[in-house]
Amino acid sequence: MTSKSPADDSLDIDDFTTVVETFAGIFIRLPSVEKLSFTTLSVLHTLTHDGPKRLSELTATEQVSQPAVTQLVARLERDGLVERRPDPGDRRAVLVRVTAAGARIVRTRHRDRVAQLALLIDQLTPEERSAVGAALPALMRMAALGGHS
Amino acid sequence: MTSKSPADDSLDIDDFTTVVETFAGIFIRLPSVEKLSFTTLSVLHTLTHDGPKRLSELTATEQVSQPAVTQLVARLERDGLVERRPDPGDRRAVLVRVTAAGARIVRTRHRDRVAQLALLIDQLTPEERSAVGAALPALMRMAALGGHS
DNA sequence: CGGATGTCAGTCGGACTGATATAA
DNA sequence: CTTATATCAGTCTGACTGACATCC
Repeated sequence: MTSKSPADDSLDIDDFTTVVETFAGIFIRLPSVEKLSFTTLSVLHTLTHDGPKRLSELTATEQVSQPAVTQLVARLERDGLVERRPDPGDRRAVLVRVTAAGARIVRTRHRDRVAQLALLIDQLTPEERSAVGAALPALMRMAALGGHS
Repeated sequence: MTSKSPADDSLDIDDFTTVVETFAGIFIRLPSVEKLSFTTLSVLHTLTHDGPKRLSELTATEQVSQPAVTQLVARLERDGLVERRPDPGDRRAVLVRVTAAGARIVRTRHRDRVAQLALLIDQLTPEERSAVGAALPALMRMAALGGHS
């Protein structure tokens, strides 16, 4: 029925996907103290990890319309979480970058998630922990392959 | 600085968290053909995996207000994705359950995610794949520990 | 001029707070 | 009477489409 990949005997992709879905759900349910919308937080995250970007690039990566990005960035700028600068090489474009305050929010949320996952990892056996540790380099490579798409 | 867990030598929780964040981001950026809001999809997912629930339970798990859940479920019912039934044991309450159409949407989205992750997994070496496969039971147990919280 | 980038204007879905009805 | 569950009413944030100015 579901035997379509040569990796079936070593890795059940369906189960793996379910695991990631569950973890993502746990992250989403973490209450964010700052009352920032989901898309807003995603933009801050993207800018923190990928560096400064044009509005049009954000439109592509965040799956929202151009006017929505304009509004969203205006809000972030008003709150001091990002800066807007003209692109020296293209006077149509605007480069958006996170400020220290914006980066701090991303960092805080990351720390909350680390704490949440640490709670779960602490309940694993040493063997389970080392199994996850052994898989981590492969997982990081997967993330790198899919992240900058 | 960051040495606080006995698992530090076998598993870097910070890196692990970053990986999960990246995967979650990939999932979120997958375009959903149906124009359903993020919260709406989350409710369908929850009902599919946890079975029928009261509105008040959804209020707790989905981090939205009671009136918002009422509206959201009314929309889902109008679109034929959930059913509302009176709770036989408590005449104040309403039990919400997914319909076949609702379950199909959740299943389709899951399949899209499986396909997306399969693309990444196919680029791993056999050794990396088996490392992830070896960690999967532990990851599933973590998900089970955190999922029904 | 045609294509890309960003903004302005108007509209609307979907969330919130506060108040209300019904049943435990 | 108090608490839990759900809904109604009104408001507001944040998204969209369409039109537009500016620069490559």
